[in-house]
Amino acid sequence: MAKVITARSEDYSKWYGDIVTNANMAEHSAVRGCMVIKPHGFAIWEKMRDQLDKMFKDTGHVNAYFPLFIPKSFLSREAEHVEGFAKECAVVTHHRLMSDPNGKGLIVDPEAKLEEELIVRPTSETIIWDTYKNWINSYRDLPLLINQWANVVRWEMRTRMFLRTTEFLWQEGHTAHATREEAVEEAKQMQKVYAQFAEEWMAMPVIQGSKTVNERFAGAEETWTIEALMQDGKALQAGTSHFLAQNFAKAFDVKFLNENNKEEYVWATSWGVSTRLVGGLIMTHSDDDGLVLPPKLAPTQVVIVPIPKPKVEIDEVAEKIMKELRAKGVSVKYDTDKKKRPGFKFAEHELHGVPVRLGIGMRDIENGQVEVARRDTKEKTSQPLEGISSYIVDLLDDIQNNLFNRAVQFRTEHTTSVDNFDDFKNVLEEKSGFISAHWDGSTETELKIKELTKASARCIPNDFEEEEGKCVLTGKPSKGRILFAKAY
RNA sequence: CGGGGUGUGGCGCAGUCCGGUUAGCGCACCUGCUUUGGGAGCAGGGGGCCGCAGGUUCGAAUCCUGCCACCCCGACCA
Repeated sequence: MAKVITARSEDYSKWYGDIVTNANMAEHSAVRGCMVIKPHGFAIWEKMRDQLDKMFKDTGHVNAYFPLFIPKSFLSREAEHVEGFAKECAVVTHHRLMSDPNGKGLIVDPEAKLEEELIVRPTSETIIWDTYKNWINSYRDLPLLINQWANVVRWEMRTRMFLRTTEFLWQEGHTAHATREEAVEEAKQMQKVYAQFAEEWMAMPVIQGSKTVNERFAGAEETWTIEALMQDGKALQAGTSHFLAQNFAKAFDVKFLNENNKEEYVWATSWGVSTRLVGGLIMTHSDDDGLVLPPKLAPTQVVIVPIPKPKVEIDEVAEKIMKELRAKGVSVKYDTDKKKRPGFKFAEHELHGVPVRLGIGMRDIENGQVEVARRDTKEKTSQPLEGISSYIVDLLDDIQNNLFNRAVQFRTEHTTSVDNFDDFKNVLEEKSGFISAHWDGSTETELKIKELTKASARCIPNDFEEEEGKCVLTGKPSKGRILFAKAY
């Protein structure tokens, strides 16, 4: 069999689709815009979810679950929020089907029309704040730190597996606080949690920053974001954390009595990451041979391939290695399939992104060695059997670090400061990536830049430095550089 | 919703223009033998309402009409 993956240089978009399908991550379903997440893809999402869940709990949050359906009227309570989501909602209008009196099949029973339509949640602020109203009476009830793992539906025009699907899996944190300062701190904290997860677990470097007014979440006073750079030079918004001020508290009348027995509106945050992260993971590390996974998120970290096939002597060595590795917390599989030849298995495990592959044949056993192949660099070496498990533990660490450093280097090479609009356009055209440029701060200019170049304002970096300059488009005074890029 | 395209075994396609045996091919799948240190070879085998519904015709994957679905490019978005 030849290559099954389209080369990135040939067609990046096709490459991405090939990775997703051929690495058994997901496939298109019978439902428009919705994917089936297959076991391998789901296993990666599970690893992400477990780690994030732990990090949320370590920062004091608890999980709960709110309904899939939201009464239509709830959505209109917060003006900007409805504006942002109304155009992409799935709506439930009836609750019953009947057989078609004129023929075969089923029709919607017109008698079963709902008095109030239900929206399939595109996000849960409204239903949650309507609930919080009953949960919060006193400052003693605050802060309320709740997270939900859920599916949501946004009826997008165009979809791409993991990056933008009609239904997607995510978590949404919704917290309530007594003061503005505390809520702002919470939102910033969660941005840091996301950044830490992205960098330490996904080995995906991110820029932490805040969104421009135009790019802000519908209903937020401030949106913090983590922005990653994909291999094709496009940015991916990988996670957002919003300071919602008292907007939802006012819309849903959520007040509390403070220590002085005075009524106040509650301050809110919400924050989320989704299965989109899986797409980001793919586009950060993978190559033309298939998926490349950071060891910390790889469902199987080490695979052992018997050469040419299982045999008592090889089995014994493999069992011993597996036992040692498992004792060290490494997930390992022994590929005992007798029908596939070694070469096929090598290619297959590379396609699936297994970080380390061990090859063991009689030749190796005689020499007291195993063949160690790392997925990130595709290097192969022979290592002594003695002490192999410690070697692998170190190697997994090394791979994790190497992937991160490689991605950082790519991002550094693809981040360009420009001082005029021609350079701005040229850089976008020729090498793409992040562009650091002065901007006059107006939404009008931001939109104009987007219209002219398709690059959007990604964020105002948290480490924004004051620097006198001129807006790259209008020449008006600017107080510092922000990041632009074409984005997913 | 605008522009373009495609619907043929699980997947990828040929055949359609110009109607005519039993609808082919590659991959995958099943069986057997030989292989096995980078995607094995040979032999045999299973699997199709040709997107759906009408129509034209002695005869339709092929021509006509209508519908549906999906993909790509735009506007929207995590």
